[in-house]
Amino acid sequence: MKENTGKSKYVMLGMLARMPQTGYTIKKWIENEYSHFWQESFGQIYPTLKKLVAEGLAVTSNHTQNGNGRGQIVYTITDAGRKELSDWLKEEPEIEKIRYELLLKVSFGENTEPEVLLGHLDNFIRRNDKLVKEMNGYIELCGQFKEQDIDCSYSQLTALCGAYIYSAMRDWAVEAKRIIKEKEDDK
Amino acid sequence: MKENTGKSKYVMLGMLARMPQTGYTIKKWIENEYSHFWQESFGQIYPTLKKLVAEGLAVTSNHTQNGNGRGQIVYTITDAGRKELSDWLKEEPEIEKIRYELLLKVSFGENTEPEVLLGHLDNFIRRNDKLVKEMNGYIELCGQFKEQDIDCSYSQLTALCGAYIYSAMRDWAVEAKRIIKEKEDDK
DNA sequence: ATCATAATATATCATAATGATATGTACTGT
DNA sequence: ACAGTACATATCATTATGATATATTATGAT
Repeated sequence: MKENTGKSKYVMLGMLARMPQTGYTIKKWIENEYSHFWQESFGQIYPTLKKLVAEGLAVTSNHTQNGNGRGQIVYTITDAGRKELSDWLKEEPEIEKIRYELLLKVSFGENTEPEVLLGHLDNFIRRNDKLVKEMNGYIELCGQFKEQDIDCSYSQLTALCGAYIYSAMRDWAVEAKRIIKEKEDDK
Repeated sequence: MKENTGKSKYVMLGMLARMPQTGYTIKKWIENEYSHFWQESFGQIYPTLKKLVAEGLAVTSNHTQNGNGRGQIVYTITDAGRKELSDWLKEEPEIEKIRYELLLKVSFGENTEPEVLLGHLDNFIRRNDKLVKEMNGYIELCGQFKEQDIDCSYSQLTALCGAYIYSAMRDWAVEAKRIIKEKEDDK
């Protein structure tokens, strides 16, 4: 089997479905609001955007030199693009594959001192704690918008998922520290 | 900056630190016990193993044709390899980057019917439920080994992390379903 | 006023990682 | 006898990342 552009194509379509924008703003948007479950690099974004145009899924309205930077290319989704996006949304999502370097290091723990792992876990707890707070802040913000009849329910749902994951990771790390310390005391 | 072979190198070293083995058994091991936080493909494993030998971090003891398949190459870690692994374990783990296709689809939810999302969430709940059970089974197994003085504490810790994550994901999905339905009823 | 640097914006490339496919032997069940 | 699976290595096209190059404008510091 072939015919698989990867998911980047659909991410671009999803972004353009919200509003016409440039590759740069798509990148910023993903960095700011998607980073806990998705990321895209410029090396994917720009070629994918060009492919979208070649396939008739988006069109460009070239706003050369409107003040910002060195001239921007604004992409707008077409009806065919919306159809393509909608079709993809119906497909069963692939099973996610994750790479947690911390877990890898924990699993190789016998090859280092427990203090090394405890240090990594401390940093991990701090980071996840901060992320939980960020997510909760974002969820609250969405709630406020909702009162003003601005709907961001789906963004709120993904933020809620972030809050769940980061909490779980923090709780696990706290428990992991306890178990490692207990094991040390036994010796 | 350059000089970054990626993490595969250290995964191979960590695997070989346990026992001398072939690329194939490394792959199987990662699939069976690491899949919830790491994965490697043959396209990475075999070339990386060769690099390890070139760098003096592993040696091969060529057991050509000992009965299994078409002849195997057994890799054994060297002292230099153990040093390299130990040094890497001390380094601060990189921030993980994750791609949850389901979350992406939820965040683009406005472009499809709520039923589509609810269906995806149902499958997601089922899958995560199964995984939680798998993890708990594995944790229990480790506990039994411990009574026989076989230490698999670190594997147990990573399985515990899996249990935490998968539970969190399941709980989130249940809550997400509730929120989406509630929103539908409001209309 | 000048100067550094941050932000906006596009583009490309080497490296890394995946997924698929090819090749081949040996064991297991029907 | 034959199909299917497990063992085992290898390669390649596609996909993704991270770094770097280029260029303009806005902003803050001296």
